[in-house]
Parts: sequence; C-alpha cells; structure tokens
Amino acid sequence: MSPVSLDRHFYERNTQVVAFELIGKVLVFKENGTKISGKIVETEAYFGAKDPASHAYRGMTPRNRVMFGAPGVSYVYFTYGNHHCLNVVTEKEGTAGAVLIRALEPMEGIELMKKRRGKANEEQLTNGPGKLTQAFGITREHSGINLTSGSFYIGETGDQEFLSIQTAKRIGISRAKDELLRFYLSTSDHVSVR
DNA sequence: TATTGGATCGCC
DNA sequence: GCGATCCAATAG
Repeated sequence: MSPVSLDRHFYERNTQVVAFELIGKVLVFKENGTKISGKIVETEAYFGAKDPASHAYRGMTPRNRVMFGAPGVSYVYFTYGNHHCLNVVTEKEGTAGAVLIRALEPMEGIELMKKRRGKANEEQLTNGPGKLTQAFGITREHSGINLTSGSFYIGETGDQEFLSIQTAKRIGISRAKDELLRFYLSTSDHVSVR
C-alpha cells in the first residue's frame, strides 16, 4: 500500500520543526513504471537571511529561487562537480527555507539502486545526500516539483513506531558550523556520518 | 571575463 | 587525507 503524501501545511512551518518531523517519513519516486522508495533517517535544516550556511543567505538567485517559493516543493542543486542534493522547501511562500534530505533506508527498488550505485552493500546505497540522489536518479530536472501529490512525494509509513531522534551539528559547511540543525535516527545503520 | 569555493564522495 | 570536476556566485 502506498503511503499518503504529506500536505502543504506540513511544510509551511518552521524549517527546524519540519526537518525533525521528516525523520521516519518515506520518500517515493516513481518513474517509467518503476517505484523507488526509502525511509528518511537523516535531515538538515537551512534557513534564509539568518543562516550564513544557506544558499538563500544573500537573497534570491537563479539557483535558489525555489527556496523562496511554495512549501512542499523540491529544491535540487548540483555541487562539487559530481553530486546532486535533494531538499524540500519549507516556511510560507516568500520566506526562504529548505530541509536537506541526507540519508535514507532503502525500501523499494533496491536492485535498481544497487545497479546505479555500483554497490552490493545495502547500507551504502543511500547513506549520504549525493548517494541517495544517484540511487534514485534525481537530478536538477527534478527541482521545482510539488512533492505533495503526484509520482514524486513524501508520505507517512503508517507504522506506529517509536523514533529515537538525535540532534547534531550540520555537516560539510564552513559557516554557522555550530548550529544544531542536523537530525538523525539514532537506531539507523544508514546515517551518513556517526 | 576570471576566480574561488562548494549543504560530496571514493580512493589513497 | 586529498583530488575529481563543474557550476554558481562574486569580484574585477
């Protein structure tokens, strides 16, 4: 059974709250009749004008435009000449904010993920922001898509499980390093860095 | 137009 | 620990 997608109101809140609550939700991506999905186990919050580590810190540019737009929309960017990173836009329209999806636990489409990643070990398929976009086949073409409906969305698992969520410093940034805006499922073997 | 550094990854 | 690799943003 497919999970029910989270609605706009879920994302139209404080970015930090959304980042925390996205832990345990399911990312679903259907393309060409193939369904790929995974449970979100690690996120980071990025604000706008008040966050020096955010792409939106210095205002709107062609790249970060969607961060200022409607909540619940994807923001995908390309970095380090090799990697794509997937975010979901937060806050009310006009206010910049996004949650970076950093790691997943693969659920469906594992064989395709292994093929794309060139890895046999399931734990290494989606345990990093660049790895999960490679495994899912997500690129800049998938930026600006509404994730509250359609074939690319985030939903509830339906499971009533207790989640032990840890808070930590964000990874791979040079400014605002000490902000505790990273969240991860402490019981997961699929988190990017321990 | 040129330069710089990056919300990463994988190999050394 | 470090190089790959390309693009966006900023400076000149």
